Amino acid sequence: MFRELVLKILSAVPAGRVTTYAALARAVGRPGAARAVGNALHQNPLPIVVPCHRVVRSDGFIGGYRFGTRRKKALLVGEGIRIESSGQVENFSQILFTFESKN
DNA sequence: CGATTGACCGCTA
DNA sequence: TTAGCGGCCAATC
Repeated sequence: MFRELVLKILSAVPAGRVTTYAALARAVGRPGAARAVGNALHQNPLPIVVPCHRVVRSDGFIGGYRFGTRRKKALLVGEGIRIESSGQVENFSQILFTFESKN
């Protein structure tokens, strides 16, 4: 259920914005399950259908991607998100989408 | 069933 | 402040 839950919450992230693995982990109730989240997205049963490419690292870097970081970068750019040459997301703190850990 | 990996994170030096 | 290391959670071998 972990994977589906992660994907479900991930679907709440609007285009043009990005979230972090840690943020998703906290959203699912597993603050330290950032790796597990990344792993869940790695399996990604629904490519493209789920905005898995909008998930970046807490450092602001695009992180990795199952189909290649370059592809992920292209998708982000396609949504209006700029990526630094180093792989860092521009205005990361501004476009960062948080789930606000309600409750 | 047990151990290791993995699209990671946060702390310590 | 930057670099290095262990720790965690879940899934896979």
